[in-house]
Amino acid sequence: MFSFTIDQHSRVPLFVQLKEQVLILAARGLVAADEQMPSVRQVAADLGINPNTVQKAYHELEREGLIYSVPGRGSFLGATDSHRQYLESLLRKKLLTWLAEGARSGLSPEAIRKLMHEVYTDWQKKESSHE
Amino acid sequence: MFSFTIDQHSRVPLFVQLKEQVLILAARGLVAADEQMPSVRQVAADLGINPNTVQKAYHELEREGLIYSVPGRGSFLGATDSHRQYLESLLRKKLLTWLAEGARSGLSPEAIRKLMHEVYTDWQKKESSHE
Amino acid sequence: MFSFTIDQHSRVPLFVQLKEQVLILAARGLVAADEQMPSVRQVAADLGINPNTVQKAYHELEREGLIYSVPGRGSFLGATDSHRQYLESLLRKKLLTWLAEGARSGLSPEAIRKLMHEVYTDWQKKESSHE
Amino acid sequence: MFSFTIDQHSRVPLFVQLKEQVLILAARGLVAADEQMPSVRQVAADLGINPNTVQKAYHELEREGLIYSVPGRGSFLGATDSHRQYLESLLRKKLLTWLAEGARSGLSPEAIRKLMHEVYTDWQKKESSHE
DNA sequence: GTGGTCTAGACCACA
DNA sequence: GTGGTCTAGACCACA
Repeated sequence: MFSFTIDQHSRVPLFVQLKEQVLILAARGLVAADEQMPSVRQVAADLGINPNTVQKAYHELEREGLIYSVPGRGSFLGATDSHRQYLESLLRKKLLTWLAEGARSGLSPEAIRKLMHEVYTDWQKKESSHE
Repeated sequence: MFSFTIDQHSRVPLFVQLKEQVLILAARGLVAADEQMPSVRQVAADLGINPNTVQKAYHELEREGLIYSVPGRGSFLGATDSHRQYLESLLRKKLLTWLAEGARSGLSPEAIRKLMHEVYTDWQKKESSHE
Repeated sequence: MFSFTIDQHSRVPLFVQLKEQVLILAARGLVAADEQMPSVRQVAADLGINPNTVQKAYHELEREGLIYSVPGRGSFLGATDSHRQYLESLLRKKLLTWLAEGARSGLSPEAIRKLMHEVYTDWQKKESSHE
Repeated sequence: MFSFTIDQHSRVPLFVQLKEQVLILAARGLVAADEQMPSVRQVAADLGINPNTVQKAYHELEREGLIYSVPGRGSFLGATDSHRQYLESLLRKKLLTWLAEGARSGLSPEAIRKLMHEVYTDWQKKESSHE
């Protein structure tokens, strides 16, 4: 089942938030491949946002091969594997950007490794205590 | 000595690029605390951009306590320690955002750790070969 | 409802006047939290000033956490409590500056207290007669 | 004796800082009426600032009747009583501005009185403990 | 010379 | 429609 939530206060564009939601639901296996997605109008009405915004998200997802639409019937989720791969490639790219920024800041690879380790450990501890 | 370079084609706003340059030069210790910065007009002329854009960058840096400017006298670099701390705190925050995104994507902490390790190793190899 | 008035002849920068107006309207409870603010263009048109000037005011208010703006959607008032606190802390700070100046001028704490009392009484009398 | 100190980091214009110093030294009785003031060049050299800045301060003080200059001989301090009065009138004016701001912020006269009392008490306690 | 304010106006992404 | 970025250029106080 698709249930989207968006954060109206966030600076992240609504259409990006929507795309991310689809991606994540699929990657987590919470929705199955070929499952029908809610219509643009449906989503827009549910979230109280502009249909154009939803359409933009769907369009981009389709262009990226993550969903497909059948004229007259609606939009359907693509293979969920592709979502997982797509998300992972996004994550990789973002981490690479982060590494480059660390290096530009004058940190040595070793210092960066240490920083990563430290932040991860702190985060992981917090995460596990949440559960 | 200050020497700024910007990428006019980048999607990163010019004023953000400028801020980053100041931050990095200071964090790397390439400029000293209380050193006078080139004037708004000077930087604008050197880079062929509008003085307002430079002023915006300087203004934000000042607000963040990283430089200080005295009307009629010029702008001066703040304590370089604060720059290093500021940059590191930015890096930490960005990495935390990345970790959260990984978790939202359905990756387990362990999978995230693996991904980090993998991306880092690849990057590090490439970095060392560059030199 | 927001209705701004500015004094073009005042030495106080327009953007500072605007910031103060928002702050005061909010602190007085004349506008509610999360209420949408008039757009940058709207305010600029109403007051006959440049949109950039309005944007500068909004920008600073946002930085100070008193309003928030979402690109493409508009600007919204933050929690009105924070405005009241912010204004009061500003008033406190200014009064402290005044006290320090009085002391630097060679007045004893007692002389300062007397001066405050005197000025306040005169002012208060005038105020009440206005109504 | 005149010994000026200025804060190069302050946003208060240097010439205003200078004027304030003269005023305060005189009001406190640390310099006597008709005492000769150090020359513009002297002050500028001592403080490492531009002579124009010192001249501007002296000019304004003279215009306001607080010092007088004898062509060919130099500048001299005016009656110290006038300095005390001038300073006090400045303080009054500033406090009135503060009161007006408090009122504009929506505080009742009573609330303002309370705020004054509170800030004063805190300040006074701190002051007396300093000694 | 320096930074600070403001105008007029263009172009962008987003809703 | 909205805010965000940027340019070109004027005028100010201050040093």
